[in-house]
Amino acid sequence: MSAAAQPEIRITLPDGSVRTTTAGSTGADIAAAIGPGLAKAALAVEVDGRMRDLDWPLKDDAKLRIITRKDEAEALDLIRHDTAHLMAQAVQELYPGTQVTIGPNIEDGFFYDFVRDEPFTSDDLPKIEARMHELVKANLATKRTVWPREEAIRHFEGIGEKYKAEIIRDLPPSEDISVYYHGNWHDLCRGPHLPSTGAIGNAFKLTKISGAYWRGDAKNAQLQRIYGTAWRDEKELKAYLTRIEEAEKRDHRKIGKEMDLFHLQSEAHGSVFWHPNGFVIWRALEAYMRRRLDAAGYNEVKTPQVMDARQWEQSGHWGKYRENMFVIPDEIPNTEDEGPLVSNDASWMALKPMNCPGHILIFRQGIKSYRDLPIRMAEFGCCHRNEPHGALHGIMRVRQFTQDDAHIFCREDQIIDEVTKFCDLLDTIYKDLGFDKYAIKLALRPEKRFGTEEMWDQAEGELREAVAKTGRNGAEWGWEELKGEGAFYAPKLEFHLTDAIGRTWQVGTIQSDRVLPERLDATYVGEDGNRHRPVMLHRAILGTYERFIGILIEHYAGKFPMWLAPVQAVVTTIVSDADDYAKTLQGKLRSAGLRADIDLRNEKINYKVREHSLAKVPVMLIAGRREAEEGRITIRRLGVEKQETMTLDDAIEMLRQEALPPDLKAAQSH
RNA sequence: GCUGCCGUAGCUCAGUGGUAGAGCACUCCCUUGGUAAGGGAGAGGUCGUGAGUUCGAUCCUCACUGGCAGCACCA
Repeated sequence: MSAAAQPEIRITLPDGSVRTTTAGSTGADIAAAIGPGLAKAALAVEVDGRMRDLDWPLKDDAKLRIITRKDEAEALDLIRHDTAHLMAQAVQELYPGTQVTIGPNIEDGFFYDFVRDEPFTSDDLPKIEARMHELVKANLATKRTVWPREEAIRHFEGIGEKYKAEIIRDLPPSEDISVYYHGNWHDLCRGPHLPSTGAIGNAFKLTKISGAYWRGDAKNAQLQRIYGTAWRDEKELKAYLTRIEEAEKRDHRKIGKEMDLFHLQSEAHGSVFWHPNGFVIWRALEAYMRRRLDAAGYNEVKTPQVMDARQWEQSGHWGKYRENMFVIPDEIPNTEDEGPLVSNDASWMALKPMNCPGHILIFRQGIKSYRDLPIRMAEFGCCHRNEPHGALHGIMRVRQFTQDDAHIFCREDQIIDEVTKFCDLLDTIYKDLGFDKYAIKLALRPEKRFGTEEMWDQAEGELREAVAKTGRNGAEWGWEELKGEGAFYAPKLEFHLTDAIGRTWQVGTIQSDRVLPERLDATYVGEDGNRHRPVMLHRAILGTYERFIGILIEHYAGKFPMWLAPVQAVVTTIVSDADDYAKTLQGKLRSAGLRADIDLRNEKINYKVREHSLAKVPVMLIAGRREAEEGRITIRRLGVEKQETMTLDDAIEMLRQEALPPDLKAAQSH
């Protein structure tokens, strides 16, 4: 068919200008018509809002946007996806017989999952990278082909790519089966792709190797995943690698050791040994939370650590959660001679994995009236969960932890109000603790669950509605609904914070539960004189002290605000003549409620300043001969070279004010 | 739990088939110095645990255990 036979079409560019061309023209043609610079820079096109290859034939009138490296989001998407393919090509060329599966983009990069008998090791990464650079240099052109479905399946099965064949089978019938070529190598892919391997550039790096289950299901085969990062140019790549390096310095495990906050050891693996410095943070945070909860109408309780299995059977934990519980035989002989450790007819107890059943048992004591509701029952409850060993991570994921837990027993008509109140309380607490940004998710009914579909519909709807009321269900809040991720008794609102290297952690949560009140028979007397079921809102703001403090450490990189700092001030001498003066000052600071250390070591001031700076002490109070004579003190703040000299009383009062927790500071200013 | 890597002094890390080394920290001595490392000396480790190969294992093999990354699971 000659070009002349093609009808004319009108292409509208982003600036509103219209170009007339013949049907069958490509984005590349349009770019070339605009100018040679653009033709060279063009990576792909957006046709009526959909990303397409540069050589995608335009058949009808369309809105067209030419994508170049300047379009950051699109360019990075294209580059990363192409780099993933490039890696797959390199891997298949270097390790024949390796099957490819899927290779999507992720934040800052991409991965590709492979199937190969022999595992990849970190030694393979430089080899693969080198091959990738060669392929970039070869500048292989990209070619898109569309295959009939059955032929594609036969083809991929024929070459041993059974995962690709499976992917094709699962594609909706409306979808084209497109196969992309880079030279002789080809891969099933929806596209679009850059016009050639040369367009990818060399700003990429393979970062790590790991196992990953096919389709994310542990029942399936485990594949080998290779992760990489890719950027528009070397400068961006370098900036990214530096960013990661800096972030790793904030790791709470590293800082925890450096600042002597806590340690972990195998004899108690998954449980934290809090050192004095670390436990100071805990206590300050706990005291703060206790004041906030008191003010918000909560009542604190304490419930048993160990309860009989009968109780866990009734709550449902025995059936749905037992693999995560530490179960204890009721009777254990002292020695082997007296019988086996666990006898066949042993009766069982378990350490609590959650506080909820205990709270219901308190609720059930006595008769509750509708007038008593809502009852907000709080507990800093220490729970144990036997987590999969591979899941443990510093103090962020442990087997013994303390939640800032509470259960709100309320009537149906109080749910929305209580949930929105909770969201507001959580928001102010996060802000006090330095977090203006957090993500909110709604975790929907899981496979393993109690209760009727209607119950779940209602519970999910309530949480959805309450968040909508607070206006925090937008993209800027990372709002999404997660299928199948709720607890066995209730859907969850999840509140997530991000750690130093970008991993997100769930901290806060609120769950709307009708299952446990039913199973454990909680009732109140309504206005009508009949018994009714209360709804139970399980909720936590910090989540657990362990995880939250871990996040705080990373968030502040160990440089805590005064009220949380393990050591708030250190009095340091320049000459030993000032020792007595320094001791007096330390005493006064301590009397004023400040956590003040003293450093009288026979070292130069430079050395001491360096040490306390590295120890991240927010304030150094420096006493030399001059200060001792004048009754003054020189203050040097962490990371600030400029110093300030003032009287002792002024200094103590100033620091006392600075060290107030945020809620008390706010109360004082009113 | 799964895949891969790792486990040497309090910390950070070298190293070797013939029973170990650095820097920092620690102890002592000299130094009293005005804002990110003053000098010297000393002490400190059955090389994660157990078994195997070997004349001989911290090093090689296997198992166990813990750590790291990711997956799966989750606050």
